[in-house]
Amino acid sequence: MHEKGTVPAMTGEGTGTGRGHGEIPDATVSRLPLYHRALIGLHQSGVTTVSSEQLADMAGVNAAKVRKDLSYFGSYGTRGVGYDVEQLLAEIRNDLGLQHEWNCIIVGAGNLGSALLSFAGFRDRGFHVAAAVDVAPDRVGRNLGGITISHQDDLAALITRHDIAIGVIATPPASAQEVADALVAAGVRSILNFAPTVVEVPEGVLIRHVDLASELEILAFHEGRRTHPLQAPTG
Amino acid sequence: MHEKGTVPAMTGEGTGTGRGHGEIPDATVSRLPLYHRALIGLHQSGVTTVSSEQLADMAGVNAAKVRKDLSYFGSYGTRGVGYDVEQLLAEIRNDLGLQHEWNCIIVGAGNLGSALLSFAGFRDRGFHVAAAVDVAPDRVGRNLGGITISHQDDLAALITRHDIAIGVIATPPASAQEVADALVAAGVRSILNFAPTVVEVPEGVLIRHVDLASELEILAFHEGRRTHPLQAPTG
DNA sequence: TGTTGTGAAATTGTTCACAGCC
DNA sequence: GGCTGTGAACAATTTCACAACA
Repeated sequence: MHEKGTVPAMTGEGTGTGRGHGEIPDATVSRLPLYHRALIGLHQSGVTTVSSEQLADMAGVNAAKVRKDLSYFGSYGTRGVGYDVEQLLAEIRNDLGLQHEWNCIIVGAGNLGSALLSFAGFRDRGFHVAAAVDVAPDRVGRNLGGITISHQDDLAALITRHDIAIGVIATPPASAQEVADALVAAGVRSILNFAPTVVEVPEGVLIRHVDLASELEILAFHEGRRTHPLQAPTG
Repeated sequence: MHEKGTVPAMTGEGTGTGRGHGEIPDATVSRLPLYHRALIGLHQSGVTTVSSEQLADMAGVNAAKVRKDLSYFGSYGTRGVGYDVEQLLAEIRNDLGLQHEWNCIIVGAGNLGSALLSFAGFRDRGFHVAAAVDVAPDRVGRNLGGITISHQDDLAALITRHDIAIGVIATPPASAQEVADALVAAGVRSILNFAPTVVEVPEGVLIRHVDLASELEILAFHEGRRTHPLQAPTG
């Protein structure tokens, strides 16, 4: 990282909310998990070196994006060779804050919540589902994926006891806001919401939404445009 | 080689100068489901008129974005008043290609596949899970959410019989590519992939990925960066 | 030779601000 | 007075293209 006299990755402190010192673009952050996933696979296969192009293929992006993204972290590639898989994996794991496991709680043990409880993909990628709660008496006490479902009244106690940092909302939409409020009140500041509704959280709390039906609707939009190219006259 | 861009993309792209006309930006398409969801709620509550600002609040975006997004489809608002909920709902439903239900097939009836089978949110938003398949003998024949699980060998026959347009992959990552190949061979051109791996599809087939662990990793990234409570102000 | 790292250009997306209309 | 619709300004993101260099 010693090219010409210009400052790398921290150029242009623009007006107001400009990209500041050490800020990573959101678009880059959203791709880090793809690189992480690809590198885990390469490492397990015993591959020791990877080029930006190979990594791009495995992540479903293009090589320029890979190089640009990695450059925000200072990157550790070797010109003419590529990246050392083990080193880059360690670097990305570190960038993603995955030096240690994160404990999660799943709120709502219906269909989706139950599936998430047993989902192997979380553990493989550095997350530990430490607890699950529900309000339905017939669900409380059941054991799913090695976790016994507690009553939602115990939410705060469980969060404290298990040092939980991430809350996952898998309730019906009508309860999502109150669940989020309870999570925040108990100290959780990162929430993943699967309920198809907007949830408000205070400043400093990060919430992400996954709406499964929305994904299908986006597919439907494109599907609907195949056979009927245009209905309304344009221009 | 086709990653992002505006909507058509599967037929001739044409003139590369300037911003296209009559093409809907991807960012706009991805927000239509949010407006759709909000309008369904308003309609059910008996609300007849909504302003761009109210709609924006319900969708979790801002008013300028709502107006800009809707303007790509024409002018359906009344200045000084707002939008007619019923009319706008019909318009957006139409834009999303939801004039009729879309039949879907779920491939893989493990934890996630089972949850998707019973997921009420799909039917509420215009999708009908018409079939489900798996390869495990102990899963085939079981009934979940009113659907009897068939063997994966019957994939093509089921797709034809039920006029299925959308395939949902809920298998382990190792099988995702072959499942996608089978779906495409059977005529499916829209795929939603929950397996945490990149899946290649031919030109003209649209695939979207939902990686649950990636969502957690993005939360972890930000969680890991909380050094001091002073956050950069937004806006 | 082959591949990274990165300024600069091109493209895409967001916000502003106000004319036009109810 | 209030709200939409939209061109234009602004911002973010992607892609290009090539020097640097192991």
